[in-house]
This record gives sequence, structure tokens and C-alpha cells, in this order.
Amino acid sequence: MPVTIRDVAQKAGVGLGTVSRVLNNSLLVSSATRLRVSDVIAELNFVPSANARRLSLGKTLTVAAIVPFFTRPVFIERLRGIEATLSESAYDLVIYNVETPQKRDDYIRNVPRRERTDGVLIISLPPRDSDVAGLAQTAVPVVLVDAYHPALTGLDTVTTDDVAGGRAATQHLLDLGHRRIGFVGDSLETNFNFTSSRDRFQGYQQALAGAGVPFRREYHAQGEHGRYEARQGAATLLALPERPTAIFAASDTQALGVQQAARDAGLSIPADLSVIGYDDVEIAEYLGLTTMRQYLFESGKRGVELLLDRLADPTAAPVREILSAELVVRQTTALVA
Amino acid sequence: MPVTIRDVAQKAGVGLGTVSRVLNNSLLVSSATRLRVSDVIAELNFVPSANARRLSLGKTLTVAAIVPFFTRPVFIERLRGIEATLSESAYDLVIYNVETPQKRDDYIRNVPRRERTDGVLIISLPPRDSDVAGLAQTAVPVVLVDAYHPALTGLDTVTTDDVAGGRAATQHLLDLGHRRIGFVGDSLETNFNFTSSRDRFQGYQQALAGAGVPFRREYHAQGEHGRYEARQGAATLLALPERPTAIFAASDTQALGVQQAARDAGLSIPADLSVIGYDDVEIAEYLGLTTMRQYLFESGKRGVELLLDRLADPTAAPVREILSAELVVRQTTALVA
DNA sequence: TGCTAAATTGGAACCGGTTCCAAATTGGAA
DNA sequence: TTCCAATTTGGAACCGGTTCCAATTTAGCA
Repeated sequence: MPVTIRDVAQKAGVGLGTVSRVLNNSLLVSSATRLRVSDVIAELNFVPSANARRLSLGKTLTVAAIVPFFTRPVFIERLRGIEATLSESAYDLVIYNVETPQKRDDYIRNVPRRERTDGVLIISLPPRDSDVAGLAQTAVPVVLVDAYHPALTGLDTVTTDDVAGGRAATQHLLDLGHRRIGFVGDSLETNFNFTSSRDRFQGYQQALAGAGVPFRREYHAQGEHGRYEARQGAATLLALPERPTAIFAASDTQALGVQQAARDAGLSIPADLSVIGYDDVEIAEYLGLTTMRQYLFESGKRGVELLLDRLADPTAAPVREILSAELVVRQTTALVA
Repeated sequence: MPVTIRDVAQKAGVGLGTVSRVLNNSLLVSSATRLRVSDVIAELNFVPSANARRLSLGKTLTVAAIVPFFTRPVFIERLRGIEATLSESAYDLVIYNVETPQKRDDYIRNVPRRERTDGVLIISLPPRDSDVAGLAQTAVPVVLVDAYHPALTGLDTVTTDDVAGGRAATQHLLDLGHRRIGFVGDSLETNFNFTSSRDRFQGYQQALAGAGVPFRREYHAQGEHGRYEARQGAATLLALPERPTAIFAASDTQALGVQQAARDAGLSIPADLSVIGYDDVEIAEYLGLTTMRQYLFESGKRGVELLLDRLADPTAAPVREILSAELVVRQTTALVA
């Protein structure tokens, strides 16, 4: 029932190869013919079948993004960069949302296949050792965004230096005179092997060491990622006999939980407790939260650009890009009392 | 290079029709044959080409969602419902993000085509009169979610009764004794013809009328959707000689702007000013914002369900579903002083 | 005007599935 | 044992594009 390229060819009185050439702006068509064919295409309201095109080209014209919890602000912002950049190209975006370790394994193993997609972006999901062999020799290009594996040097990657970011956040608190600094973050071992919290914790430890402040195990609260869990973790810290005067939360979401805990404990911010978050999500500005700004949108954008580059030239040397994070001082941090 | 169904057939010593039957769980295969073919499929790590399948079936196995500003929390939450429901089916989701009126027109006109997709969800974008003819007779099923057009009675729709919601929000303020109630919302005419703010405004007027409170034009602030604009609009209201004692914001985002304006004006909430929002986005709970809860996730879920039903039975009578909204009282509303 | 190179054009073959019809096999009843 | 119906199997034709090669037309030049 739909109009096909053969209908157009017949009506225009040309061969179907010619119609195809017109569609693809080939230079091998005389302008008279091009005009005639274009008219018929418009007249019949012909739109070529994307599927036939894909099959014939042996490409899917599709880029896949494998992303965990895609409704969290951090991932949304990265996706926005991906979408904005990709929408200018000929590729469609298909999102694979990961909410369980099973889906994660399924997608990482089965999405990067020529039959499914032309290229893959893996967001914030560090490959496991068992994935490495598969990813190192996939038929389609894979770009890691905010994820890394030491053995996957062949893949383009865009990461943020979370260790440096964690150091900078902690240094900010040290500079304000704080010495009793707590850390509220994800469990060091997560189901999804997220590294950001772990790396920021490492930066925290480095900064403390650099300032000659001993790390106190009891100042480290870890739990599932989320506001509620962070609130509980922070509550424990604030109940200590010698409570921290400042808390570094591994994400803005967790910083909100810390603020709740402070409120619960009757502490005012920043007078009694300084709080610094991480990410600079949209709501942070509204809440006046001091935080580390990550270039989230940019990371998605760069990821797509690297992927498109690689699709254009599969032999180019792999690129490893590292974005920086930047301290944004607002109203939740102050000199130690 | 990739393994094809013919490779499998050859290796298993069967015809390619038989392999296809195994893939599609046809009953017309003996179990011995099925087993043998399955073994070869596993051995060769064969995955059928989705494109070839689509072309052969004449279907795209894809559902399109046309959604404005997909990074806003409200739309994200609807998309989450869509994604969660669709991921259980055989369909992939392709998101068309609308950020300009041009894209909107382009997508509404060109996405609902058999060549591109099997079904379309249009989110929060009310069709224009010029779209009606096209949508009424598209080749593919279209479901409207949070959007409506009186002439499109043939389409399945899921909407929320925003007029009733606006009435309920306003009634809550009236019940608390407020009589000077402001409204901060979108411009009545928006580029995208969004109806939610307009409808809630209508509910607001109805509730006022029902309580015998005259509508005061100067209590109505309108502007572009956003926190910043709402802050400005609210500032104007709060600067009036006889300022409102309560403000109904057409969305939670705008309610945040109203709160900022109150803070700027040195008013405390809810002692000096009651504020109610709309949507109950995630952050509302954290901020203790009184608001109207919409079933956003549910709307996406139902939209997909209606679409899948229609794909299964194109002749069924169109369904029109209306979700309700629910008052959630938190800490930003109180009895009038 | 005749001839050759360059520019256009037509359409078969192909991409990798599904489907349908005809052929082969199996099983049961007579 | 024979025959027929039911079950199972094989593979050609098809979906609608692209591409490549051969054929045709056009253009340039002696």
C-alpha cells in the first residue's frame, strides 16, 4: 500500500536506480531528471522505507545508549547532551535503561552487535572483567562515557577525574578551617560497580592526607545511593560524640539527605555544619548548595562526537578525554565555627 | 560476515524455513528438529537481523514518543512510565524531543508514518487544527497522552482533568480561609499550545466563583514556563498594595520561583504566604511543598497499554481515559493569618 | 561528419528475514 | 500391507531500498 521507489520510477518514467540516486543526492543525475523525479516524489508524498534502506546498507542508522536509572538528574543531563548532538546527525537514538544487574549484563553483552545498532554509548557503567573480551572485539564501535576499564584501552572514553574532584571538594572544606570532615557516599561495592562515589572518596582521603589530617573511619558513612539513605548515614555521623563540622556528600542528591539530617538534628547550615555536594544538578542552584560542577551535558555531547568520528574512521587511534570538575561555592559552606 | 539464517540452516542440515519457524516458536516443527536447530543457533551465536525481520514483516517494531523538553521532570516521569511498560514488549522506543515549534510540526506531520514506526505517543502536545486532518487518518495508531483535541475523537487519549485539579488546589486555599489568592502560570498562549496551565487557571477561576470570591485580574501573573519567570511574576504580585495571602502556582517548578520571590520579599512561608504547586515532582516532597499529585508515571504506562491494545486490535472503539489529581498537603500552606 | 570519452541511465542482484505452497514423511486405520 | 490424512520440511518469492555493471546518450574535438 505505501508508495515505493518503483512506483516513483514508473510514474516519472525513469529507472529505479535513478530514483535512488535522486534520493541520495548523487551527482550522477542530470538536473532535468532530478527535477522530474523530485516532482513525482512530492506528488506521491513518497518517503523511503527506513527499514529497506537499513537492510540494504547493512547499517541500522541507530545509536544505542546503555544508561542506568535514566530518570536520575545526572543521567538525564548526560542524555540531553547525547540527544542534542545526535539529533543533528542521521542517526536515531535508542535508549536501553538499566535498573537491574541482569539488564546490565544483558545489554552490555547483546546490544553491541551489528544486527542491532551501529554504535554504542555506555554511560556510567564500568565494564566488568567478564565483559572485557567481548567489548574489546565487538563488531560495532563502543564509547565509554563516565566509565572506564584499564584493559579497554582500545575504546574511546570520556571521563571526569572524580579523584581530583573529590580532592578539590575536600580541600575547599580544609581551606575553610574544617578538620573534622565526614564523607557520605555510596557503598564502596555497588551492584553496578559505579565508580564515581568510590573515586571521590579516594580524593577525599588524599586531600586529608595532604593536609596531615588523619582519616577517621567513623566519619565515613556509606549506603545505597539515595537521599533517604544519605539522611540516615549523616544522622549517624552527626550523633557521634565528636561530630564532623563539615560533610562532603558524593552527590547532590546525597547532600540533600545530609541537609535533612542536619535539620533533624537541629543544626543550622552553614553555621553549625558545612555541606558540599557533587554534580551541580539543576536544583542545587535553587537550594544554594555548594557543590562540584561536572560537565554532564558536555560529556554526552563529546561521547556522541567521538562515536560519530569513529563511525567515520574506524581506524583512528582511540581517544581518551578527561573532563574536569569545578568548585561552585554557594551558601552551604562556611568557615569552621 | 555476520551469521545469517542460511548459515544456520546449512549447518543444521535443514531448510531455512525451518530455522525461521524455530526462531518464531512455530508449532510446526518436530521437537527433534527444534533441538538440533537451537543447538546450532547457540553454537554459532546467531542473532537474527532486526532489520531484515522488520522489512519482511512490513513493521518497524518501534514505537515513537513525541515529547517536548524531555528533560523536564514532568515529562521524564511520563517517559519513565512509557519505558517501563514498553520494555516488556517486543517494541523499541524512539524518542523525538521537541524544543522548537518547527520540530513539533515536523514530527507530528512526519513521524506517524508506516515507514517510520508502528505507533506513536504524543505527549502534552495538543494537535493544532491543521494537524487534525493528518492525524485522523494516519496509517499508524496514535495515542494522545496529556493532550486533546475536540475533533480527534477517533484517537485513544489519556488525560488528566486539570480543570478539576485547579479547582481542588484553589479550594484547599479557600478552605484555609484565604480570599486573596494569586495565580502564577504560563502565558495563556504558548508556542506549543500547552493546555495544562490554562486549564488549571480555569479551575482556579471556577473555585473562586463557587466561593463568591471575585477574580482579580492583578492577581494573575503569566509568563514563560520556568522558575525564573515565576519568581518575577510572583514578585509583582507580592509588591501589590493589597498582596495575595496565598498563591497557586501552575507547576511545582513555578512554585519554587514563587518561594524565591517570597524569600526576596522577606515573607515567610506559610506564615505570611501560602503556596501550592502542581505535579508533585520528586523534589516537592523534600521541600515540603503542598501540591497536587498527578499520576505521571501512570499516564505513560496507560498510554503504552492503549497503544499496544490498538496495535493488537485496530478496530476497537477509541478509549478516552481521564486520570485524577490528588491534593497532597505539606508545609507550605496554612490558615490565613 | 565521425569517433571517443564522459555523463547518464536502467535494472539485476543483493541485504536477511518471513510466508506460503508443494513435497516428503509419518502415523493410523482398514 | 496399503492408502490417506496429518504432520513436518524445503525453498522460491517477496519486502523496498542500494549498488554496480552494462547500455545508452551526450558532448567535445579533429
